[in-house]
Amino acid sequence: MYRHLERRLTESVREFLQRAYSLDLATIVIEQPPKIEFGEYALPIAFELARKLRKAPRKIAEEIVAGIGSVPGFERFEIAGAGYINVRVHRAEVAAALAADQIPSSDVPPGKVLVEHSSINPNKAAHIGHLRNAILGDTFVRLLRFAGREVDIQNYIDNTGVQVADVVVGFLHLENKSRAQIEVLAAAPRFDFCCWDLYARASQWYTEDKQNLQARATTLHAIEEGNNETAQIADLISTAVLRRHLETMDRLDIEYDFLPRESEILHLHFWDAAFAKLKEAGVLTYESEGKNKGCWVMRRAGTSKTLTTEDTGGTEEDKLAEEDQKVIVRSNGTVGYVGKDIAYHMWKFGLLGRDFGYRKFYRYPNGHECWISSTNGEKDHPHFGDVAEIYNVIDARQAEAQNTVAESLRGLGHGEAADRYTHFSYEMVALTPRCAADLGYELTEEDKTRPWIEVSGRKGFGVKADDLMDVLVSSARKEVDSRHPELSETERATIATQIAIGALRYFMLKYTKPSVIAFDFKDALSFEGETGPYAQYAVVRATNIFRKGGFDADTFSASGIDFAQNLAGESGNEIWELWLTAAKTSYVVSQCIATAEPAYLAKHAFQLAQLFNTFYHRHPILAEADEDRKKFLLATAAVVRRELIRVLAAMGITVPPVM
RNA sequence: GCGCCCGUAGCUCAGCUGGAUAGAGCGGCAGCCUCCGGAGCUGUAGGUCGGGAGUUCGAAUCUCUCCGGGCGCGCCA
Repeated sequence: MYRHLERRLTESVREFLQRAYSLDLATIVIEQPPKIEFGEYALPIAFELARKLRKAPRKIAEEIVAGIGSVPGFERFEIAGAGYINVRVHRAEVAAALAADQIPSSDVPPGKVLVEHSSINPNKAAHIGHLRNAILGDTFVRLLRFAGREVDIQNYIDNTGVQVADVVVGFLHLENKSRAQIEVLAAAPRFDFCCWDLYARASQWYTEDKQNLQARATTLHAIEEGNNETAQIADLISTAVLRRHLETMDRLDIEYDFLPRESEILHLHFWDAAFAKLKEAGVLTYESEGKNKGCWVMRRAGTSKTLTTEDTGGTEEDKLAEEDQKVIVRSNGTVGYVGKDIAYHMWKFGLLGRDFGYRKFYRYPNGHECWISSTNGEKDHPHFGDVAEIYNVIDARQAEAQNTVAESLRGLGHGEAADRYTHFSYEMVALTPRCAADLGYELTEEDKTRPWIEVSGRKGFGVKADDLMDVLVSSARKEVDSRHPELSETERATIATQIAIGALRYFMLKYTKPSVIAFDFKDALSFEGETGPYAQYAVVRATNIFRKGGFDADTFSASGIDFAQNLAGESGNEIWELWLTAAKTSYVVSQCIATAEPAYLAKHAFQLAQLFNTFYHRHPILAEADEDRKKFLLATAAVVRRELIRVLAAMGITVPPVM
């Protein structure tokens, strides 16, 4: 609603500037006045035009206010200060539309969106860093769907890499396990936890004797080759760990549609198809001398073109400086990780000319089917890939590799695809030195002064996702037990889980992506202040009002309410602010999508909850003697409750019936 | 050395398409249950927006520079 009105305002202003001054501004800045009583929108445009028109800002503001005429939905335009134009909406109209849940239509861009997230190496348990990735990705998916987009969710599985090889080495060389024994272990609950420790041990073992690295090389080679005992054991392990990851993420209501695996990228020869096109387009060049002799290389993303055909008149050949080269194909003919990623992304955009085989892999309790790549798949399967836009939720450390992939698409002549390629970059989750020490990590004096300590899977050092959720659930459970002893065991367990997940998801979303999260149990376990449970509790309070008053919150009718009167004056301002904030949801969602930043949604949820709590405290609704006033207050609670539930749902947070 | 990110209250972070008095949570201090009210509410203290220069009517926000911290830069993935 808010977004809809803003757009209309923008158009009106633009149209007026065109008509009055023959000006066409690229962007018209619209902000919100510092106080609600000044209006809903503020235009600082007169300041911007002052120079251009050689007039005083206030004079321009006067001209705009006098000339813009009436705009539907808006009450009036006022001049404030040195030249601001404050704009007031028709509160009653907006409130009535909001109460009736009228959703203005908005145009949805065509085409499917592909969001890739999680992409955890299937060799050990998921940790808090993976949680941030998955929660960001899943929330972004929900945001896109909220905005009406069709979305495919993919989780890339590197099942043939060194990390899997390391665990295979652990089982075969350190534990001397047979395949049958590993099968038994893999079927046990939380097999991924046992891999977590084994991976750390294997990593340690390599450092004890360089000879041990030979085992890794042999194992990795066998895995890539396929069709042998080692490869089968690797597949057994990685598949079992993958299932565990899906279970872990399902605890958070995070699901996937398709799991493309590196083994199929290899065995279905995606690279060969990509290589041919890359050579043909001249994206890759062969180095016949120097450091990278015998390799196929491409320009490293972000390096400047020192010599281009344009600069030199179109005749001279590009020559890449060695430090600007990124090796894609090694001199032994094998392709590196970036090369495989290029092929995979060509497939995503439907530019490769090859497809995966597909088979069903995992059925969620709600019936949703998750597919996996396969060399020989099932006949009937959904269509994946060939999408209009992609978002890759990958941490900031891989920015350069991501840019290289995008640049390769550009080099292939698919600039449009490259433009619709978004590296959804976020910073890592580390531990506060205090937290690291509590986990048994020995801190050096230097460590103690650091803002954070990085987790290390290789050292087995970090906080596992399932462990964190267990701690959160039991902590929430303690609270629920003491507050609601009358509820059944099952009910209390469900509520505790909802609160725990709400707290976790909110915690991971409240930080903006470029901020490193220095994790500490104290912060993550907080259920007070700016947290998920705070927002959940606001909804529960609203629900309580309706329950105890004998009304149905979902079907509460606002007909007959005199919004104009109730929203007028000083007391009207305070409640109007709540309505206005509730009206902003779709506006915030579109901001989140445009900036690829879900944190704004978390802020919005908190702000709405906070305003509601203040309202709740100030207005004893059920005790209100004036029936019309009471109905208005109830309508306020109903609208805020509805919007808050929606916002939380977009963050993957559900609300318990009681708290 | 090159590239990217960060530096805002005691702590953790918002605010950055330039705009009206720089905000929130936590922590501190002082208060609030006539109940739809305590996973809550109110008040209060707390800031050279890392330093400097520039652009501008106007800079936390843009540019440059310096300082401090982090992360990348491999024929690893």
